[in-house]
Amino acid sequence: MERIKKVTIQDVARYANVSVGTIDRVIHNRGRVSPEKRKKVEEAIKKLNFNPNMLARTLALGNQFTICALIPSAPYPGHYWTMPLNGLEMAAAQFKDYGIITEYFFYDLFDEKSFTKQAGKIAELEPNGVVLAPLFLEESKFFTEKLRKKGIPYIFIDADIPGGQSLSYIGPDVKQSAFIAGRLINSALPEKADILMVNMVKGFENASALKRMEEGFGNYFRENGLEENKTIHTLTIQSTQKEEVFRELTKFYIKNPSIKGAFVTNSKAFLISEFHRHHELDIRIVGYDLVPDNIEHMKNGGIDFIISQSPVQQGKRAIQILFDYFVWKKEPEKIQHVPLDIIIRENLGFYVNFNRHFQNGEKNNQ
Amino acid sequence: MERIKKVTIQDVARYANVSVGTIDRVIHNRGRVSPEKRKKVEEAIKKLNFNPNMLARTLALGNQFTICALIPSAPYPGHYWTMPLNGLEMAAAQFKDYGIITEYFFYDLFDEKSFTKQAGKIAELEPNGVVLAPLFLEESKFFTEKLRKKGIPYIFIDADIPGGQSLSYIGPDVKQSAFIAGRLINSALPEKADILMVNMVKGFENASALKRMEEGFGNYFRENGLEENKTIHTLTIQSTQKEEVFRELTKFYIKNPSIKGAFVTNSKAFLISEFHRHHELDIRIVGYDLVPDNIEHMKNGGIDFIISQSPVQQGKRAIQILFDYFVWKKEPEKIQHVPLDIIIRENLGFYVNFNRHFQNGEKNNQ
DNA sequence: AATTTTTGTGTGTGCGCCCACACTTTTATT
DNA sequence: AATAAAAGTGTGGGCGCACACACAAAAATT
Repeated sequence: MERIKKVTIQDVARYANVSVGTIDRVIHNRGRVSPEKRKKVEEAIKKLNFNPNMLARTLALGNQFTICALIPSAPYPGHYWTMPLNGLEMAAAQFKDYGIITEYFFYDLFDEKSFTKQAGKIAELEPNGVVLAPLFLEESKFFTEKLRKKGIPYIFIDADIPGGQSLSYIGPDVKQSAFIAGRLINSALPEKADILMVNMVKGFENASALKRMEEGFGNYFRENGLEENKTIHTLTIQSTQKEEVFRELTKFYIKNPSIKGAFVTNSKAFLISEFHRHHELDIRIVGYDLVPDNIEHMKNGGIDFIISQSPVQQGKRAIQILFDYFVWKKEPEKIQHVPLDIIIRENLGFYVNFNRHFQNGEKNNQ
Repeated sequence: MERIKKVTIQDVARYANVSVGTIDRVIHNRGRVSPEKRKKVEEAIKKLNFNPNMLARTLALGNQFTICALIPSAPYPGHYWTMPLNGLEMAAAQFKDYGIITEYFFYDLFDEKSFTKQAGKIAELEPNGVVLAPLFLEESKFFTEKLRKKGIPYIFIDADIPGGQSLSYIGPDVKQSAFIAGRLINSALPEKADILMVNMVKGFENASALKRMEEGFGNYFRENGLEENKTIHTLTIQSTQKEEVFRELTKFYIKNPSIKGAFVTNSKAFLISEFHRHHELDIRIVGYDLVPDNIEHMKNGGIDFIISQSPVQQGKRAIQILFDYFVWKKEPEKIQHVPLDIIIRENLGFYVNFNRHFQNGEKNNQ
C-alpha cells in the first residue's frame, strides 16, 4: 500500500508561511504570536488535519512520570493479588516508553505496620502518582492525607474509601456484587432454605465494605419478596486459617443444620467448600475471585458461582488513568466500577485461558 | 522523585568502548563486528540492562503498517457491530503513533456481493494486514486465498473458519457458548420443560456455527442426564424481519404450547421477547449480545440471560495482535477465545457503564 | 609484493517535536 | 527624540535510534 505522508509541523509551517517555532507557540499557546499569524496557523492546522506525533513529543520532552503502586504481596503464586499486579505490570510495560516509571511496594495483607512502612517509603520518594489498595482504613487515610498535602494524585483499586478524595476508584461495586451473589445463590436453592453469609477477617480491614455487602445481599431477598422463605445468617470468623475456620464452621453448622447455601465474602470460598466436602454437606456456595483453589473447587462442584471483579483489568486501568492524566491531562471519572463476571463451571475455562493469553500478549514489550 | 537516567545506546557504547554504530550492528545482528567487541557489547547491554526505546526506534524507522478491517456495517447506532468497530478504533488510536494506519471497510450484513466488493478493494490496496469478520463462508474463503497468495496475514474476528489459515481467530467458542446457554436456561426452568432453540438466518452465513451451537446446547442436557425431562425443539426462520419472525413463531407456538424456555442463537432475542410479551407468554429467554434492544428487554424482564462475547475486546485484540506481529515480530496464538460474559439483570448496569467509560478512556488520543 | 576483496568501525544525518536563544520590530517610558 | 521594554519571529540543538557512508585494517587474490 502506498505510503501515507504524515503531516508534520513542518508541513503546517510551510502551508502557513511561518516557521515551526510559531506553530509550536500556537499549539501550546504560549503567546508571542500575532493574531494574524495565529489565525493562519490555526487554519493550516485544521486544513491539513495536523495532529502532533506523540512519540516525537514524548521523546523531545523526555519528561518522566513515576508511579508507585502499593498493594498486598501475594503469599503464593496464583494468589488473588498476583492478578492486579499483573495488570499493573502489563500497563507499565505498555507505557514505559512514554516515560512512565512504575515501582511496586508490597505490604503484608495482615500487617498494618507493613502498610505504613511501605507507604512511608512512597511518601519519601514523592512520585507523580500513586495506585493503592486501601485495605487498612485508618492507615490509608493517614497516607492519602499526606499525599494530598504534597499534591500527589492517588487512585484506589479493589477497595474504595468513600470521600477519600482519590483521583479515581477502580474496583467492584461491593454492594451490587453482593446483590448479585444473592441472585445467584438463590437460583441454586429450593423454595425454602437457610443461607449463610461468611466473613473471614483479620482486624478491621474492610468493615464498611462488609456492611455494604450485607446490605446488598439482603436487598436481593427483600426486593424479591423472598424474606419469608430465605433466612440469612451471618458468621464472622476472625481468621483465615483453616483450623480456626473449620472450628468456627463446625460450631455454627451444628447449631444451624438447615443451611443450604453459603455466600463467602472474600476469596476463600474454597475453604468453606473443603469443609463441606469433608463433612459431606450438600451446600451451594457463591464466592469471589478466580484464584487457583477456587477454580479447583469449582471444577469439583464444591463451589457453584464465582464472582470475579476483573482484577487484571483493575491494575491495567489504574495505570492507564494516570497515564492519561499525566500525558493527555485528562480528568478521569471518579468512580469506575469494573465488570463483575459471573463464573460457573461452564465458562470457567475461558476466563482462565483468556487471561493467560492476554498476559502473555502484552508483557515482554521491553 | 529523582530522575532516572534511561540507559541509551550511547551509554552502552561508552561502557563497551565502541561506537554506537557497533552497538546497532550487534542489536540487529547484521554482522560486521568482531567477536571480541560483540561479546563486550553484549555484556554491556546486559550489565546496564539496556533496552531500546521503541518510540525513538519507531520515529527513526518511520515505517508504516496499514491494516484493513472488513466488518459488517451497523445499520443503526448501538447495533452489535458498532462494538467491534469501537474496539478497532480504540486500538487504532492507541497505535497510531507507531505507524499503524487502520482503514475500515463495511459490508452489508445481508449482501454477499457487498462483501466481495469491499474485499476486492482491500486486495487491491495490498495492506500489511487484514482483520475480517468472515460471515460469508465462500466469499471469505475466496478472499483469504487471495490474501494468502499476496502474503498478507489476516485475522478472523467474531466467527471462525476452521482451517482457514488465519494468523489468529479472536472470538467466542460458539459450541461452548451454547453449552452455557443450556446451563443458564435450564437453571430458570422447572424440572420438566420444553425448550426452543431459535435460529434466524438469511442465506448460508454461518451454517457450521449453527451446527456447533446445536451440538453444544444439546450436550449440556445430555451430559447432565436431563434428556428425559427437557425436550429441545429447533426452529429455523429464514429472516430477521419482525413480521416474518412473528408469523413463524405463531405457527410454531400453536403447535408446541409446552415451550417454557427459548435459546436465541443471534442477537435478536428482543424480537422473541417482544413476541412473548405481546402474547403474554411466560417463557424464559437466553440470547446473545448486549445490544440496546436486548438491554431494554432484559430490564423489563423479557430476557433472562444474555451471553456477551466481548465484542469491543475482539476489535481491540485484533489490532493489538497485528501490532505485536508487525512491530515486535511476535507470533500470536492461533485461537484466542474471548470471555463469555453472563449478563443478568443484576450485573447488566456494570457492563453497559464500564464499556462506556472504557471507550471514552482510550479514544480521543489523536 | 601489489592488488583486490572482505571485514570491522566510526561519523553524520534525519525521524518529528520542544525549547532556549538570538534577533528584529513594535510599543511604552522617560 | 532617545532609550527601554515588550512583542513577534526564526534558527539550531537535542531527545534515542537506524542506517548510509567513509574509511581503516585484515584477509584473500593475483
